[in-house]
Amino acid sequence: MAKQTPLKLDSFLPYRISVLANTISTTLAGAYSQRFDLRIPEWRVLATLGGYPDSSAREVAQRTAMDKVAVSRAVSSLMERGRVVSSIDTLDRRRTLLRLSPDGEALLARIVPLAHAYESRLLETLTRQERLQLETLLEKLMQQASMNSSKEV
Amino acid sequence: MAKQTPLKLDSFLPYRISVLANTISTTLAGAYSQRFDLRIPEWRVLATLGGYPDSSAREVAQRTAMDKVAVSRAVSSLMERGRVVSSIDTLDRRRTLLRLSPDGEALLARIVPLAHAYESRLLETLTRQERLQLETLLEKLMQQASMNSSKEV
DNA sequence: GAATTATAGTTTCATTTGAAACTAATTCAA
DNA sequence: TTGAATTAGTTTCAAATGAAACTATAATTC
Repeated sequence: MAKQTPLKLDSFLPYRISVLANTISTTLAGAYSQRFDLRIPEWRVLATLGGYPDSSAREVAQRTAMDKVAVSRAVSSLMERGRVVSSIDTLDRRRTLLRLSPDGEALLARIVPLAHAYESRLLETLTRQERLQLETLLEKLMQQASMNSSKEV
Repeated sequence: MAKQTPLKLDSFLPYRISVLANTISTTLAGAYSQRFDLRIPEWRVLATLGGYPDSSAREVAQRTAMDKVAVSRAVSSLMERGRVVSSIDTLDRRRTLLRLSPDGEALLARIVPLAHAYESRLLETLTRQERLQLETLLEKLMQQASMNSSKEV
């Protein structure tokens, strides 16, 4: 039997995307957690509540693709630090409505420009056209990935 | 002060790449670990040793962007299952040279086609041109990401 | 309207991961 | 040389993560 294509890891798409994502996440995590005492899950919750105040934990989970345990922990931590406040939904007393405190708002306001700046840095070597292509590609890949995530591989 | 752009997480590049990578990794991890009793770090080591027999752990770590602890653990696990064998480098007795056992080779031979098939599935909605674009974009992004990983963000 | 089922969210426990300390061998430098 | 610094790799300990069990409330169904 002839030897098959030996799978070069460097050119294997799942591997490449994973390394890229990891590099980016680690960079951001380092920056946020050092300076703002904020880990990635907390940052995601913070950003989400900035855009969608009075979301429930479940809604936050859906919007961020985090699981509910991760959200629960991130919310606890944010509340301990006074960055998020909660209230019980009177219409459904299982639900907890979450929103940023003034401190949380202030923190978000400090981070957002840094996040945008980092994103711009990542994109700065891309032409206008390449950015549009990236958009398309990410969308298509994401769609394929989530299609296949349910099936056997 | 006017309210700044509120950072939509869904369009924030680091977030999108992270979700994509996560979805892909989870899918693969599910498939490999179920069927072959092989987790992602082990899979990476396996694939690397397939291409580069008699690498040291450190070389594997470099090629896979894993840290040496992760490599050490993956190697132990692979050796326990008889998929990797090691020998001491006589020229530098700190180094351990790693290679696949026949079982390891056989396992790799079974997985490689599946890995390629999954990759093809991911790419199948892309045109030939888009695949080339993806190549370019991943390369540029990776370069920017690793540039910035050393600096403050 | 009582019993069952479903949902929101938390807690617990086991596994994974990462950082730092450690062991062993090698290289460098006085 | 021989002692200090470096490098390969492992172990240990603490933190992060995920799955499953659990609590509390709401919705459904008989």
